[in-house]
Amino acid sequence: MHTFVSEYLLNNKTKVTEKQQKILAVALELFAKEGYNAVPTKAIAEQADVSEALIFRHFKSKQGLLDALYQQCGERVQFVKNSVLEATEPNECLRRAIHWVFTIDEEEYDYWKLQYKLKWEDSFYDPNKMKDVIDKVTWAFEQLGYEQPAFEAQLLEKTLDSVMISMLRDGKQVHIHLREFLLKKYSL
Amino acid sequence: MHTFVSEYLLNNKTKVTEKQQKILAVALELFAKEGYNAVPTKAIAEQADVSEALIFRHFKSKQGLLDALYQQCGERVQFVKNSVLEATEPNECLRRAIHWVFTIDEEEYDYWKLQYKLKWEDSFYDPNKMKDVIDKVTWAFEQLGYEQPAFEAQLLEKTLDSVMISMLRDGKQVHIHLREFLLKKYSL
Amino acid sequence: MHTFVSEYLLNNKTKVTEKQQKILAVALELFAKEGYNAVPTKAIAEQADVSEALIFRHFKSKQGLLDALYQQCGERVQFVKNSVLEATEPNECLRRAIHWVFTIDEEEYDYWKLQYKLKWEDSFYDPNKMKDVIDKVTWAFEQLGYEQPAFEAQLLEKTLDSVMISMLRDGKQVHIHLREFLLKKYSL
Amino acid sequence: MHTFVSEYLLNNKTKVTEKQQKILAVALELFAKEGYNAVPTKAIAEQADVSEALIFRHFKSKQGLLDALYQQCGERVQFVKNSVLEATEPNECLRRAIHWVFTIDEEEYDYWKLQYKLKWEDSFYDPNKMKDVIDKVTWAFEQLGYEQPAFEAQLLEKTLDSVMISMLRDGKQVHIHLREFLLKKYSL
DNA sequence: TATGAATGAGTATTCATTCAT
DNA sequence: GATGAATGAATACTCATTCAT
Repeated sequence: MHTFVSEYLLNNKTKVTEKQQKILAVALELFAKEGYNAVPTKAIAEQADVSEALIFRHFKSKQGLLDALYQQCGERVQFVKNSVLEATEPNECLRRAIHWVFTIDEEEYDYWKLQYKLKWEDSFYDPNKMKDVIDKVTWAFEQLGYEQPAFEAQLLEKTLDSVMISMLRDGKQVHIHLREFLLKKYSL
Repeated sequence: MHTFVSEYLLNNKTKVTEKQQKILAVALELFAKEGYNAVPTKAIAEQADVSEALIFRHFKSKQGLLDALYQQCGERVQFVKNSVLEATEPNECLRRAIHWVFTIDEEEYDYWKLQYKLKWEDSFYDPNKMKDVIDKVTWAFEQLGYEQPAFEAQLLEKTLDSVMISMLRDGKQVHIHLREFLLKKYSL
Repeated sequence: MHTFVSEYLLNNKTKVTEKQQKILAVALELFAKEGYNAVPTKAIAEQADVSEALIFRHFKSKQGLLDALYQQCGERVQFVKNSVLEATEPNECLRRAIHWVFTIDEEEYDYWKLQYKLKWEDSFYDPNKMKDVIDKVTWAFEQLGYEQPAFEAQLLEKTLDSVMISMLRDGKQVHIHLREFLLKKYSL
Repeated sequence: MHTFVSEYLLNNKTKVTEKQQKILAVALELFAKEGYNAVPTKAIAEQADVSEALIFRHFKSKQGLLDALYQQCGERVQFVKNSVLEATEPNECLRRAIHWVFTIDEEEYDYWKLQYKLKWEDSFYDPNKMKDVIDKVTWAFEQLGYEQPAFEAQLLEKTLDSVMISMLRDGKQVHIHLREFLLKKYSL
């Protein structure tokens, strides 16, 4: 399904060949696993079964490839954020905020791993990326009568972020039970 | 102070020269900022004002330099963990767990940045690193009559981890107020 | 006008499309400015607004493109040489030899630049290229009673060659006054 | 002897190793013969029997290697120019100007070939490079009562330049006889 | 005719590392 | 302990060229 989203977005601009897709897929996997700097373009080419030159033809540079990938990451983030932002009821808002972390398909983990790794690079880090979501969650806590809704929202966001990281590192199973605990904690 | 700790440990084995210290300091700074793979040994040598060869004389390889640094990181982690582990009273235990995140000197941030970045590398990641601390905090929650002490401990650890990451990325000031909120939340 | 000459010659063999002309024009400009080796076919294609493949369709190889250009250069040289060779009167012969350097249209300079640059490549250099002209000029000097007509001819040819180079490099204006001086020197 | 000059100048700044010299020598030869762009650094390394990396260690980049060579070319030019500039007597001045072209050692030809080839690159071309010499020669013609000394000087310089080019291309022998002719022409 | 996709062989340059001194 | 010289193995990227359409 997520493939559909990316393809759709890319198709608006240029035709996307099969090999181009393959390069993106392999690069995502390798960047997520080993890190951008640790992956030679040659390795990507080999694993994608294309010539190294093709990477540069399609993405201009190795950085260009990363950027393309990062853009796709952005689509996923937006998708998740929208779910929370579109909630009309405070409890539903919190529920959605908590849920998404646990519902992400393990097939999509590479996208999120890359995203989280890239957070440490200044050029990709945006401290206000989640501001709209935090604002929305603050509103939810406010509606529900919490004393310090802004802090509650901040804390929830950080907690979920950390849970997300753990799940990406240790696998979904290990932390899935935290969902019930969290929901109960916030009486959802 | 932390410099003293490292020197002490290293002194057990070999005499630590000034240049060796300089290499470690520069490498820490660069690895923390740019990432291990993005920093050439040449850059370290230049900034430390030593010959490139000296790095290899002292640390065998670039990896050896990272290992030495990682060991120093470990000392810091142990220092922090001990503070929690040695608490004899449950409230004190939680208080210490929460406090440490906010009391780390900004001068030490590079050590922690490196640590957190390295968490994404399989060869450095140890899912059970904080097990003893989590166990202790579980005990504290248990003593205090929390219903699901293990989950509470897990959650607190993750929350604090995430706060730590935010502070490393955005600076101490931005998140310092969360401390009071957390302490109040846990009635400390 | 010169365009007409080339077109005529090429037309004998194949139909010359507009794009083919564009490729030649752009290649000439770039080769003249940057040198054959410094110009990628991609740059030619882009500036000529055609696909890279088209260059190879029309000219077989990059070298083929250069050859085509060099042939056009040859036409220009022949045109100039003929003017001298066809002179029937010694003074007229010398006058024509001197004149041509100063009458070349600046629009044609790229052809001559390429020519002169290529002189340094062994595969294009022909030491006897101007032999017939030098012989004719030798004849002219002989007729006019010069003591060492062969040397005079050689010298004049070299002098004019050098003036040509200077004009190609510094522009026509800077050296145009040398014409009168030369004509006077040879009492023409 | 010229080697001595270069070594002397370079020694003032840094120690010049044997391999560094070898690289310069081979690069000069290849650049002069094939042209800068046509010579891969790998070819230089192989022929100089050093690792490719060493070229970059010593000269930063391929361009840096060319620059170093061009500087050495400059030394030679200065040497020649000085001979003319230091003449105190007009006839001697002209004699020296004419002589130098014919006295250059064929071993040095590569330096001059490179120089002349580089004249076609905008970044190396300086239209006023010979201004001081032309001024001096103008003075000489003036002293000798020539009517248009500035033009005479310009023309002589261009003629000699062209003779130089011919000698570089066809060999010394072919044009050596022009010396006597020129000397006689100017009654020297 | 004309092009976009694709590639093998380069191409300058970098990098971690070794060695003689 | 410390360094400058030197290098083999990458490394990102380019280039001329081919091919299917």
